[in-house]
Amino acid sequence: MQKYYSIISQIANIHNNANKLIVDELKKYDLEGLAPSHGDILNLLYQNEDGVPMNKITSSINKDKSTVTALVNKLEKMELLEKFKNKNDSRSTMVKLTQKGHDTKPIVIKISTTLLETTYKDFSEEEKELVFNLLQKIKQNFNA
Amino acid sequence: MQKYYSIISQIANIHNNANKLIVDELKKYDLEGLAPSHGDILNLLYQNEDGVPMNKITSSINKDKSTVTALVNKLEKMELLEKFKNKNDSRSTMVKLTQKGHDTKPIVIKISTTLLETTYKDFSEEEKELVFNLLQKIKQNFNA
DNA sequence: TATATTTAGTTTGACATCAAACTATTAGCA
DNA sequence: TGCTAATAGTTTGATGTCAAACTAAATATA
Repeated sequence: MQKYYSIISQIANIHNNANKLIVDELKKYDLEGLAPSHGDILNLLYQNEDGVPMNKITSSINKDKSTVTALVNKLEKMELLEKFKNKNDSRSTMVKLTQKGHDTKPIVIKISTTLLETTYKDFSEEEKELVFNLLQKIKQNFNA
Repeated sequence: MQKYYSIISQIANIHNNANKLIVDELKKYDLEGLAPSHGDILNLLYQNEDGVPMNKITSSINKDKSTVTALVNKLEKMELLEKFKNKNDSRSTMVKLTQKGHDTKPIVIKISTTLLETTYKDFSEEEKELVFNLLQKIKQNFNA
């Protein structure tokens, strides 16, 4: 029996707890019902004021395109974003924030900060770099 | 902007890829339709030949009890395990493997090995210990 | 240019998952 | 002993997620 065999269980646990933290914080700041993936989409849109095509969202948040359809539809129903047609390619649906969507920016940024602070509590810069680089190596091991 | 801010995204990515690997391998070895959580339940049952109560499964695999009901029912329908009543406490439902369930043991163990080998590819023992301990620290940061 | 292929999104169906409400049984306490 | 609280599971409803099938439009190829 190897000594460090439960690493995937550790990773699953951290992932789950991070997601719980995000959902709880979103609820606390009046964004009840949103999931981490919705936050990922909002984050992407903050950085692209002119709008982003659906397929860009799909590749950015690493979810199936049908999942993105559902996520975006929910954000649209909550009036945080709106869809519009791409003039140059009528296959393409674009997405951009509404004013209400923009207003979530400080909240989502704050949650990201809280998440990072929780993760790296009592970590030195050296330790942050170490764990980051070792995780990067693991990540690449799965894509080889 | 901090330097190692995308660590949660790394962790999510590794978790997702690990789960994909597990599901793909299960399918390859004729256990199509099973999810990682089903594997967790099987692993627990290999170590408890006389049976395990539902609530033990719930605490072991870290899922909601209603989720465990569904997972166990699926394994029961696939005839990999069977339920029986606890004589001493008629609230309690016990679960144990069938012969067919036992027969999955070498497969599931093999998949666990493959998963670990993939994760730790090109890792020294020191690196394994390092990343394991740093993840343990992160895990505890979320439970404080 | 006409047909085939690729690309963009949506729809549909299935499933793991959770939370809340519910039933049944046991344990605790006054 | 008898009521209250805790525990064990199930059911129900909602949701994120994926894969497969589908439509529509653009691109590539012959």
